[in-house]
Amino acid sequence: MRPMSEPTYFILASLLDGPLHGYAIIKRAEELSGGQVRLAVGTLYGALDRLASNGLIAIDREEIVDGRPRRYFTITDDGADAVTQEAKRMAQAARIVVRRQPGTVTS
Amino acid sequence: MRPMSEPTYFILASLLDGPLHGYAIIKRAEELSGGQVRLAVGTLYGALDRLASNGLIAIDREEIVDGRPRRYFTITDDGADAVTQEAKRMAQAARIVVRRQPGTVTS
DNA sequence: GACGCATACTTCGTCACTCGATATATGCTG
DNA sequence: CAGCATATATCGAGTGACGAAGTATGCGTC
Repeated sequence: MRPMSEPTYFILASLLDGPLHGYAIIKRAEELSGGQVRLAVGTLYGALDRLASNGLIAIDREEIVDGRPRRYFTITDDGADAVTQEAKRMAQAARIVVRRQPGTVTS
Repeated sequence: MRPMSEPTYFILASLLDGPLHGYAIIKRAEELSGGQVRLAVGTLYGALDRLASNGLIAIDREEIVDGRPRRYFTITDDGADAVTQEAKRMAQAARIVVRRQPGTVTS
């Protein structure tokens, strides 16, 4: 499998703590990244369709709030595996450049 | 600045240890990534042009070997800053998913 | 009450980039 | 001499990101 784009990665990462609907994913991604990642709506809904047909996420449930649909998505096992693998790939790639003090405690 | 693609990242990373010509970058990227990253030629030469016009790399020198040109590229200060920043971004993003033991010593 | 903003989803067009394929050319090895 | 590694150039197709505009509701405010 080839590298995952940043939007895709953050969508999956956002869903690791439980199902969310589209707009909430945008907020969660922004929160997780410390305000760095702002998912564009066009990117989000397109990516959501793609990820659902790839089986990395699935529709959890659909609610009607104020007469408008709100669709919740869950990450699948495949999706969770994919983000985890991608996280490892990124950490590995980062290490190639930042190769001193691998144990620098930042958090 | 928005996220860098994997090919771009590895091209810049390959040049951190000194100037290389196109084909050598492909080899170096494959080596650095432990055989994971195989830069396609179409990707490479296109990216090289783009990076040069963005000022992230520059032409170091041109040699003629066996009657054929061999163009060496160097990373610029801007390029080195960009990869370093990108490495940090990736490490940070990876941490969101793999959030235990931030100081795991792997190397 | 009209206006703007946050919420929430859809769709469209454009642009950037990846990548496989094709072309060109040389030297080495089987 | 065929095939592969080396080395670069270019093109066309496909994918995906993203801004914009459209639709719709509820809330606060002037």
